Amino acid sequence: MGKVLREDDFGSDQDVAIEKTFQKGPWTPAEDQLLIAYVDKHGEGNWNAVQKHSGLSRCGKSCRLRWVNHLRPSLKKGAFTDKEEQLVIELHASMGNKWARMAAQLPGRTDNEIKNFWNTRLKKLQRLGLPIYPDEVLEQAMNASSQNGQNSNSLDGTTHHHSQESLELDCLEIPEFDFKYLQLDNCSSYYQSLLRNVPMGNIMGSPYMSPNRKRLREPETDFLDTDGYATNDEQNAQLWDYPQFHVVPETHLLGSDATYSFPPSGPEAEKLELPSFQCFDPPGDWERLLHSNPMPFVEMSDSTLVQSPPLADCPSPGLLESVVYGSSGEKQATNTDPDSPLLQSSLFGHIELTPAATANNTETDLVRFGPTTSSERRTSLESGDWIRQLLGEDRDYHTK
DNA sequence: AACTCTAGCAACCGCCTGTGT
DNA sequence: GACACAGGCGGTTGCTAGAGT
Repeated sequence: MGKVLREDDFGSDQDVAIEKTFQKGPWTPAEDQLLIAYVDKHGEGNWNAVQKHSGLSRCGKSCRLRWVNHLRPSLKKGAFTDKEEQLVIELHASMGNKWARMAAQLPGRTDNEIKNFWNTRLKKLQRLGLPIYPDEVLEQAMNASSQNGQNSNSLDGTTHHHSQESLELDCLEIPEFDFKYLQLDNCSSYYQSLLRNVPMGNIMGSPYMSPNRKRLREPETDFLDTDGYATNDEQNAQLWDYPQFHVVPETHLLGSDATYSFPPSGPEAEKLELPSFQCFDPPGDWERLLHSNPMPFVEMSDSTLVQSPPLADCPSPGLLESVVYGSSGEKQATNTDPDSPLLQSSLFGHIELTPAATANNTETDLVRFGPTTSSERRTSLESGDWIRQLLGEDRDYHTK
């Protein structure tokens, strides 16, 4: 049973001075029944009234969360299917950590479920030294970039040019790359099955392989050699003919608590959240930055643009380096100039950058990503069966 | 068998937005 | 416009089961 706390312990902005106590912690079957009975009778909503009329000693927020995440009849339980996994990857690539929006496209799945799934997956990938997004997703994003650079077709069929305003709105909409044509079966599924089925010891390379153990604990600091480059993991990935991906790595925001390191090291090791891609946001200076120093982006053989943080002064080079150095050999993305704008830009804030954002982010069409208001965020997607348009109406999310 | 560690999951927290007054 | 309130969202934390030592 959870502890009891006062209503004003629930983080409400309001100064609720009610001495009423609420239950906290895991829900009991009896509580679930009370909540189900209440919702059956009164419907969803007005969650604070639940506590008042149902006899539950739970705050409204807790009731809502319990209903939405666990008690709704339409909920789908069990592991994510391959299609669901693919869709989550695609959606995350296009919208970042917008779990609720993703949940809207995954019938029966909750935002919390998707969030947990993604974070778990993220940790796995980070540990394995594998990039977060399949190559195809990024490639599609780049292709979309070349198309969107000329005009921008919104989902309602209208075409508009990139005024600043429209750009800001565009960034809220789903980019027009067509996941329907992604060959994810050859990539993501492989990738996913790898994550699911391959014993950790095998993936981690011979130093950690053991025929007698299903799983070996992997030293999280052994991903990089002394130069900070990927070692066994990446090499083994190549030996195993894993599909190679290119990603924008974590940024190293010096002096920022938004730093992500890969592999995790030091105090940041406990902070593994990696909400899509991150990049620096030198205020108002993106264009100048890119024209003056194109080094942050590295042209790969398949024309995929990847961003490289400066290696100098980076305590732990990112995943990109693991991939770039491991897969392209001599194509080394080095920018060791401590005066590099990118490095200096680390003093500024950052923006979230998904492949979709990258796709829209040409040298001439640089936008600040992220909606300015929540209404923009929400309305930009509410209308849409866009994902069904993109993915095809015949997708069956309920089959396993 | 006891202990340690980790993944997965459920729940909470704080902030934000929309709505009604 | 200011305020109160309800609800939603994303980040974070804590618990538990299972695997490894």
